[in-house]
Amino acid sequence: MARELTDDQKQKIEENRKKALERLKATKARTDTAKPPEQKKRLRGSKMSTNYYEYNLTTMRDTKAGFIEEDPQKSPEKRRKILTLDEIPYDPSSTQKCRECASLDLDVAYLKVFKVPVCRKCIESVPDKYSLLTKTEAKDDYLLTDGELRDRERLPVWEKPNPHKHTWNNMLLYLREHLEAFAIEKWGGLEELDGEFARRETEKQERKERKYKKSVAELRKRTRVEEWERKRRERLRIEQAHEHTFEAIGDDSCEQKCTICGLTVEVEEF
Amino acid sequence: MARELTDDQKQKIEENRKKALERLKATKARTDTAKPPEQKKRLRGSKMSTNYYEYNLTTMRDTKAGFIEEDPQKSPEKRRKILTLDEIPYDPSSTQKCRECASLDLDVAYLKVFKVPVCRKCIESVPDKYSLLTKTEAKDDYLLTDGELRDRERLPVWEKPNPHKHTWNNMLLYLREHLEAFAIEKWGGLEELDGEFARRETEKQERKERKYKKSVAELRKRTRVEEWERKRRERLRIEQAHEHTFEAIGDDSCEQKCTICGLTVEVEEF
DNA sequence: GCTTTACGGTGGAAC
DNA sequence: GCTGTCCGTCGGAAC
Ligand SMILES: [Zn+2]
Ligand SMILES: [Zn+2]
Repeated sequence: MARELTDDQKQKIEENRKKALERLKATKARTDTAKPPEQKKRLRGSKMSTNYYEYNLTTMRDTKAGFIEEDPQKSPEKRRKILTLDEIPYDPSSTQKCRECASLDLDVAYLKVFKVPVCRKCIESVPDKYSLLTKTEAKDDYLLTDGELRDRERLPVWEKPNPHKHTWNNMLLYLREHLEAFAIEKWGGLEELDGEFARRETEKQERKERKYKKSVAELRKRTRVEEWERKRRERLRIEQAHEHTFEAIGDDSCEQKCTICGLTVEVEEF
Repeated sequence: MARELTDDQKQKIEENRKKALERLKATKARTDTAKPPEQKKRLRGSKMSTNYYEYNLTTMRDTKAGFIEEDPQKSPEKRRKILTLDEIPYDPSSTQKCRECASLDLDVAYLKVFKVPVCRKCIESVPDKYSLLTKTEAKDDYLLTDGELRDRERLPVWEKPNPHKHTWNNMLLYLREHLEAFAIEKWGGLEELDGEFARRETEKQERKERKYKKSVAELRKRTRVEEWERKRRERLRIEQAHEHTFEAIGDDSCEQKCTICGLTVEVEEF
């Protein structure tokens, strides 16, 4: 037993070590060169489309879209204030260019919320980097936790009204590029992430199987008990709750047998 | 698959139904008569002693012992204020008697915190009702959740400095009588509670076994792979990285065999 | 036999 | 392909 726990521990420690190393490496790589991230297709479930964005365009007016940033005043508890998209300052006369095609017609939301200068056309043509994922998708696809998804520094969030009902909790949108970078640091690479994903899938499957087997066994057991009870009751009914109706066995015999319970008695003839 | 989930659902619903019924019954029973709760021994792990109390007596002076009660001012969020034991008001000239032995010398802490008039002697002689359990013990023994343990109305708490280190989080003490009543309502009875306890124990055991088996299998697999790798390397070494050292097979033979890799060649003698 | 928190998994509600 | 919260389990930290 102690050995299992130790194995677990070792694994955790190794993971963390790997994590730290990868973090350094990844950070360096990204800041040194602007080389694109791995282009390997990640279509586990989340779409590569920009549906969420489209949705926003139609409801831009009454949306409470915004993101969270540090409050200027340095109070002991780090106060955060939600700014609407319009309240986020930016310089419209900037000569910044799209990082993909060098266009000057940048997408304002991406620039303001995600700090990524990119044009609408490139957002749609490079979903591997610029598609948006909801928080739930982010958790499912990249196996990030709530705590990690709360890191607004590295994972800026575009809050939008819930598409199901606007009174519900805001929908939280993340940029795929950010999630992928984070996940690579966390898991040590996309391959390791896929491994963990597979591990959990098989575990889920095994859990299901066990549950199913158990329920079948339970049902069978119950059925058997009920059958046994039924038989017992029937036996009792026959043996106790009737008047014997004797009939002679054969013609010459002095024996009689009850037609219900089979009780056989000798008849003394006087 | 859908069947399993439904079974689970049914079970939950049944539990809740039972819960509601039991709640009514239990509440009535307790308010109508002062009959003692089930005296069945519950010594799963927590002691029946009053150790925690003893501890308190020696450190009463600098303890921040207290309990939480509603703030008089009705603000929208229910403000709560922690009162120290001395700050809790009570009437020392009260003629209230010990509910067990009718003594007038009541335990002040029990009266103030738990609202139970009982004397020190009876606290020690009836641990089934008056022994104290830490929060962790309460969870372990009565299978209550954090949320339930937060119900200060039904489960008053006596906070005391942590016995391990006074700078750590306060120790939270509950009265066994309260916990037991709550657990009976929650689970539908002490028997059902024991059933659930047993269920979890076996589950834990099964989990452990599975984990162990898995780790053994993993180890075995790894060992096998390593062994295979070792052999392969050895084979390669032998077949590639050596000069053949031929020796004649038998005396008259014109065949020769390498002493390292076993390669056999015919030797043409001129 | 000290407590809080974090995590993974899950249904149900509706911020 | 919506989000919070809760539950059970667990190991580590130190309120
Ligand atoms: Zn572009
Ligand atoms: Zn008494």
